[in-house]
Amino acid sequence: MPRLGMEPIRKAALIKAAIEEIGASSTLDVTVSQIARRAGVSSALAHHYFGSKEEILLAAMRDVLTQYGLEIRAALLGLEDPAQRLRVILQTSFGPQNFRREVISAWLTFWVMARAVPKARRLLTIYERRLQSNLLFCLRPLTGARATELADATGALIDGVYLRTALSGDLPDGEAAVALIESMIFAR
Amino acid sequence: MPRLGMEPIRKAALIKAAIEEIGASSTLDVTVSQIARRAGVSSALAHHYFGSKEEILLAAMRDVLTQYGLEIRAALLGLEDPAQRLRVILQTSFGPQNFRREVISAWLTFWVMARAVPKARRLLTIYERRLQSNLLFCLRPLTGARATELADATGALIDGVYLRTALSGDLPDGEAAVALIESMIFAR
DNA sequence: ATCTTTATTGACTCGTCAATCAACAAAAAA
DNA sequence: TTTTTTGTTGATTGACGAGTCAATAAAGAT
Repeated sequence: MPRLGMEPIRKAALIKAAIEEIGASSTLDVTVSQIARRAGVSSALAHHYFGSKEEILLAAMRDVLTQYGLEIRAALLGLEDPAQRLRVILQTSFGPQNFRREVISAWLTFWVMARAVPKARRLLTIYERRLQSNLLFCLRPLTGARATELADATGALIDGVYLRTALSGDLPDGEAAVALIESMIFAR
Repeated sequence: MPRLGMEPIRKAALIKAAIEEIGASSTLDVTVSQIARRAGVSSALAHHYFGSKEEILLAAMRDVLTQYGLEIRAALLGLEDPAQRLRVILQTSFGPQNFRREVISAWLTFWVMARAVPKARRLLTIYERRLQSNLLFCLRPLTGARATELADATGALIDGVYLRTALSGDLPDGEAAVALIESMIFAR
């Protein structure tokens, strides 16, 4: 049955399957076989295209990050007002595309992975820097000197909300998350 | 060499070793043998006293949580002023006893574990509830109606700071963490 | 029509690790 | 002194899982 040009199709399917499998499994130790089965191929094929389990997970990570980056760039396009931009950043971060059970679980996996795998750490660092820079850009006009600290704290708060959602059984509520964070930034 | 009354000594040593090993290992998958070796005993003995790896980790978790609970209870004793109590909660959470590399790594392990192991989840839930209740008690007089939301957010922020510290290579700075969180709570 | 490239998998290797067991040592109880 | 209880380990079992490989098949190239 081998049609040609399968590689990108299989890779995409495997990445999707990896994220789904991470979301479905309660443990973080998903196996290549599970991922492959979900993608409808053999585990040997997964190794054939990605070389290793680590690379599959990294590819999944890149996919999540890229998706998020594209979405936020598009949403931010043309917006000038800092408060509006901030809201957009939060709404994207907790929007239906990113604040889904599978993706949230994937984040937990990535965090753990980043401790041991330099490539993963690097990806995460890039993402964190970009977020920090985006936040700073919004917060500087709004909060002046405290902006740096606030941007740091906001980043940590976002991670914290993701983490808690990953642990709690109930389904993610993006709107509540955004409200929570905004209420903390704009205290009183 | 068998002196009697070894059980509590061995258990304590194994718990200590487990936490240290989690802190020392970059991956979260520490093995029973590693823990046992660090405690100076065979892996068979670890199984003998704890029954399973899971129980070792749970015992370590209980230890961390108990330690934290005792410390915070002692620090809070007699303090009435809400702002002061809040500061004490934060200073304990990020104090030298709890905000150490090993303990922070242990938290990451516990979070991951709590997704799969009901006993771990239950422990974590108890801890979260207690923290939430403590925070609420301080924040109600300070912030009125927004207290509930703020307590939630503060909990998430604490977790987020722990998480980020677990990922970043550099050594934990408790004072900075407290300052960050207080500055966010008492925004102006 | 043959050769090469791409797609695909079942079977296998190899390592790791949790858990068990049989055995040994010494203290305490009988 | 024998027996039981407590402490302890080396060796083993059994499972699982990442990664490899040889083999098969079809598409395209020569």
